Amino acid sequence: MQEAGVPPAGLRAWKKARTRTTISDVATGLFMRDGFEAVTVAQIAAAAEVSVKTVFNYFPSKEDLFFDRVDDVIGALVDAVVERPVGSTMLGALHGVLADRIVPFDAGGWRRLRDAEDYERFRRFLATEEASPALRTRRLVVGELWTARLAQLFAHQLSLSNGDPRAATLAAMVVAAMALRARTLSAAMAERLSARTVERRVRAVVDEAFERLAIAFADIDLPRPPT
Amino acid sequence: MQEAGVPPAGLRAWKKARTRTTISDVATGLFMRDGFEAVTVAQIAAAAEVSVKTVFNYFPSKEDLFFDRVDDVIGALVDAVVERPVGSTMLGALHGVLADRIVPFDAGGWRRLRDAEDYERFRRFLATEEASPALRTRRLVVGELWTARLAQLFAHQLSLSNGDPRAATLAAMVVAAMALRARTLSAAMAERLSARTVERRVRAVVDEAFERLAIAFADIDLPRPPT
DNA sequence: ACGGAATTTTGCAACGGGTGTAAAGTTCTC
DNA sequence: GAGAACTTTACACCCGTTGCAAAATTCCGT
Repeated sequence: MQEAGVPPAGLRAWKKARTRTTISDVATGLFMRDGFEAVTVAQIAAAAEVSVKTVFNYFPSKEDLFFDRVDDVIGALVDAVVERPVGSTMLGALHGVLADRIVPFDAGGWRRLRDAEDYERFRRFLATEEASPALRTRRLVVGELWTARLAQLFAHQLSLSNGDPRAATLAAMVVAAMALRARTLSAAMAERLSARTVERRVRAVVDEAFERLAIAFADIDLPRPPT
Repeated sequence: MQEAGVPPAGLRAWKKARTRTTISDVATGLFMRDGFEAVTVAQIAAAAEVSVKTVFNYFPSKEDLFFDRVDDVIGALVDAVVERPVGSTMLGALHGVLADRIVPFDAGGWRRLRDAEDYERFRRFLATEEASPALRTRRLVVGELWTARLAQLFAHQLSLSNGDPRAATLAAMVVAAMALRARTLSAAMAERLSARTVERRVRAVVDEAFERLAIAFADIDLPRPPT
């Protein structure tokens, strides 16, 4: 839910933004309650008091209604790499974020599980995703985008040419680790394990993957030198 | 194309098999000629002289018509691991297959590019795939299945429990390497580079990825001991 | 405040993938 | 040859998605 805010200067722009978030919120609510496939776009449109066509004006596909907020989450990872302190590696920076902070959140970023309500909300989100083939597939596509983004980032940070196989390989394997992490997290929360246990399991798999990556890429992912 | 064969004992079974391959062949032909999205299932059914419902009786989705033959290709990789000679590692066995043999083929297995015609046929296949979002997405799903299969294989070969994070991590990263390899291959053939150049580029990226994996997993992927 | 330009929303019709059902046709088994 | 078992088919329908053109709304210059 975004705050409403008053309609200042641009009424048009303000209405557009409001319509967009309304549709997204309504859709997410219905998805979490009834499941992704069980909700039709027509229902969403009706609940948002809007025509079906308008829904598709804002969101290219039904899946985008679900993943709307999750898309730019990679930004926090990129930031962690770019702003890593002197003496730490890129993989170390990623390792830190993914081991500590469990859940990506709306504003783009990662945080820990807060309380029981937070836990439950996120669990339902993951359960909805897991229950839907279409959404699981969509997550894979997002992974592809992230791979490309990270490959570019790594190439730049390592002063390599843009399609360098080393940067591409590193990116592919980091995303593979993240996907594995996501599966582990989803499975652990589906079992309703305690937040501490969930965090422990996620940390275990993240540690496993990133320690191996650190070894494999020790020759190119050097600690950031002092400025 | 499968050989026709005479209708021996089971007429029913024989007809089923023939209908299936007919539909698949007709569909693949149309896809390669006009593109995946441009062909409707109704057209395929008409061309195969069959009802639309029958197409869906044999193939759960339109995408399956394209990837029908590619599904069991992982079998050859599994075999390479299982039958690796004494003294070689699992990663070494996979490395060998993926670096030498370029293209997976119908019977399940991998081979080198043969001649110009072979090249062209495979290039068109990849181009068709690359041109279709639905098919690219489907390839990701296939990757997921392969990841699960390899994780199980690795766990078994290493005498680890079935969900061991090490086996899962290794599988995820091997599949990531294969996906990267596939992208490289597809790009190289789209440029119509010579077969030798294509092979060289594929080999370069495979070498890069598998050498790093060998380092990262040296502690668990030990050379097979003499019997 | 007014009128036209730009933009957004909408209804409508249509297409294509996919499914359920029940009838009709084919093959198998005895 | 008869009846069981299985396949194919036509038909009707649902849903996501798109194109089109009209209607509603906001913007902007005067």
